[in-house]
Amino acid sequence: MSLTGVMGALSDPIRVGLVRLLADGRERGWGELRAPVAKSTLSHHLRVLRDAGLTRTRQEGTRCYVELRRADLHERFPGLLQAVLSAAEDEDVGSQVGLADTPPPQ
Amino acid sequence: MSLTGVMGALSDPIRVGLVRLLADGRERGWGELRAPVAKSTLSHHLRVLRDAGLTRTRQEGTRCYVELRRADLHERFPGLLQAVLSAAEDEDVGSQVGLADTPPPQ
DNA sequence: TTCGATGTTCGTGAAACATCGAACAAGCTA
DNA sequence: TAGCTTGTTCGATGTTTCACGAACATCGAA
Repeated sequence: MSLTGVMGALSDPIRVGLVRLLADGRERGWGELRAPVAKSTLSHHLRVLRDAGLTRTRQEGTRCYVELRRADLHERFPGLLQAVLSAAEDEDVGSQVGLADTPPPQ
Repeated sequence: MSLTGVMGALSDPIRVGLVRLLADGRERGWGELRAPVAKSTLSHHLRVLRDAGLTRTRQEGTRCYVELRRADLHERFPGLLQAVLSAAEDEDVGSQVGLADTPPPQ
């Protein structure tokens, strides 16, 4: 989890949107995520986030679950997440990313 | 000065080094800056920082002076600069960038 | 005006990135 | 076993980024 890696990961609106979505700390199923890109592209973005250390991915059977590593993030870069989240909200960055109508499939 | 722009600008070690150097708020002449790249490349990085809104450049005769836009940065992204600076120090990011032996030519 | 110093811009090339569709692998389920 | 769902991986493609040297522009000094 390096500084430049994290910065690079956050330099794309889709990834910022994913971070915003996960910012509440809840784990999300892959199927819930909605972004205006092909699924292979979404897979790519999630991999970038994971490689940068921003998220953690858990596989369960054929499904994947993503979670923001808030604690680690806060320990390594105190204040960063908050700064990013408020700026993203102000500028409306990443709002193209959302959740499926069907809430958590339980 | 957009979130993703700033993040992208900070995703390169040389640029982080420049920001660290300018973090004390003092204006620096280009001639003082030392980085392990060609001058055209340094010019490029300084342009990226300027375009992202992180710095301000002033031209005086044949010389250029750079300055970090700390106030604007703090207003737009409170806490971000601090987070970046401490992380950069911890990881020793951008330490390749330094000042010339000759201090401010004046 | 000629020279030297200082940056910018240009042309180029290598690498990285974003994106897509198609092919693939792995589990469930019928 | 066959089929469906889910997500990853694999080219392919076009764009952006980083880097360099060379050429250019500008200014002050000789």
